[in-house]
Amino acid sequence: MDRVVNLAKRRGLVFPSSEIYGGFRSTWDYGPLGVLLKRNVKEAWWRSMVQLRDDVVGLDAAILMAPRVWEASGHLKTFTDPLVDCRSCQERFRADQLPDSGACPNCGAKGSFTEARNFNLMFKTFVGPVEDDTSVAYLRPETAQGILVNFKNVQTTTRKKPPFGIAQIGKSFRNEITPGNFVFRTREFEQMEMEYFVPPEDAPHWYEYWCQQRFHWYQDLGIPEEMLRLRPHDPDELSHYSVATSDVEFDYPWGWGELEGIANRTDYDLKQHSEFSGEDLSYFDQEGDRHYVPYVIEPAAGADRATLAFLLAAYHEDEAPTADGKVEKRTVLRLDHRLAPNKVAVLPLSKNEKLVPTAGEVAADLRRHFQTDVDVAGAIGRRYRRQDEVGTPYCVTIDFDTLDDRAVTVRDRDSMGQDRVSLDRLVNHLRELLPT
RNA sequence: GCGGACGUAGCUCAGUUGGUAGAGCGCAACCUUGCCAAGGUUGAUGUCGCCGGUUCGAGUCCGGUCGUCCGCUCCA
Repeated sequence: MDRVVNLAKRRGLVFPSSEIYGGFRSTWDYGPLGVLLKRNVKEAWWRSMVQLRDDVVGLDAAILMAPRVWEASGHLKTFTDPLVDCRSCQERFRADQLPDSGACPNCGAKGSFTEARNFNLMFKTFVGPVEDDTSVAYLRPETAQGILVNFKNVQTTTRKKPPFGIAQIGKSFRNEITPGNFVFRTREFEQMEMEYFVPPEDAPHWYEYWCQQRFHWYQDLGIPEEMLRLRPHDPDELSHYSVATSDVEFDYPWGWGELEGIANRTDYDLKQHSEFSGEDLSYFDQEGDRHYVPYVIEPAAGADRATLAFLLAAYHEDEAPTADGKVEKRTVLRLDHRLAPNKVAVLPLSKNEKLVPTAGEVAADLRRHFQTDVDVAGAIGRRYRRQDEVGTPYCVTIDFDTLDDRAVTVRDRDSMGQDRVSLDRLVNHLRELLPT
């Protein structure tokens, strides 16, 4: 973990936010390489969930929503836990879980609790110039509600019939009491959520389907099976809206932790929104000649957590030969090619007045197709290692022969093998090596 | 929010009983080499996390604050 965090800082993947002011707790900024990596994670998700399916469409809903949404969804109530502190031992407890005797579960002292205080996990703000009770609004604690309140809009405009889904990627905010573990738990984070609307009787089937689908998505993008598990929630873990939830968990350095939750949210949300808004949110099933409120199966993933997991799984230290025949340690990110920040780096063999401009021309050509880096300074071996360290799958090396034969060396990150490829064929050659 | 540890160059760290900051790696330029961290020469970078106090003098002592990590508490 330390090495990955160190690499992230050193190579500009992730920086502490507001660093020149001493930082700001729980906030991180993605640097030049980090933003490419995270975008690739989100694009891979979108491709798998929206582009490649005819039963899912996309949405981008606002972060600020009518406050009544959060009353209807139950978040205003259940996101608020009354907590008390023990004056004797300073421990904190939920007020509704204290023993009747009034004794502190930790130190045994009696009657030493502070007044119960409410801790709301939703960020509150004010809309408009006046800060009063009527102008209170909340930053959304999940993107799901933006989808759920648009169920009717999307269904009628796309003419989709259940089973169908609405997918969204966007920021959510939770005032977590204890953030930590790098970007694993932060108060501002990005979710990749999809709400899949199904006939009630089919909900168990689709719940199982999405659990499997989502588990395999991480595998397909390079996380080894032994670092993943699917863990069903115990009944007392379930959230207020769910009858069944499973987490896709990753074996983080500090233990198993959540990547994504797949929940059967039943018809809870749509019914709540029907009741609070007065809109009928049922669906008319023409073939079955019946109205029903769809059940919702929700795979909800964290983009930051996924990015961290892919980084951790990709981090390797192996060995590479040196010029004098010895073997040295090398750091390499074995990222799936679809996730790698840069797809290709163009490297002139040396900082030569003919090689450097040629490298520039080749890079300009490649950039139209792939995210391309150029590095001209220093020994070629060192530049290969620098690219390995940030997971660039291929290096294109311009040497003195290139000037005559119009061919370049394509060097592979994982095998360190080399191919000679004509410049005319280079784009197509790389296209074959770099699937979307 | 509570308890503990920590915060010095981009990174990892050293800084002796308070006397105006160092190393390795990295980075930049040039030479050499010319396909896997090579060598040489030269060079840049720190208000020692921030604010305040004690002192003739603070990286070093004291207080506060911000941040990181660990353990609690919490995590729809």
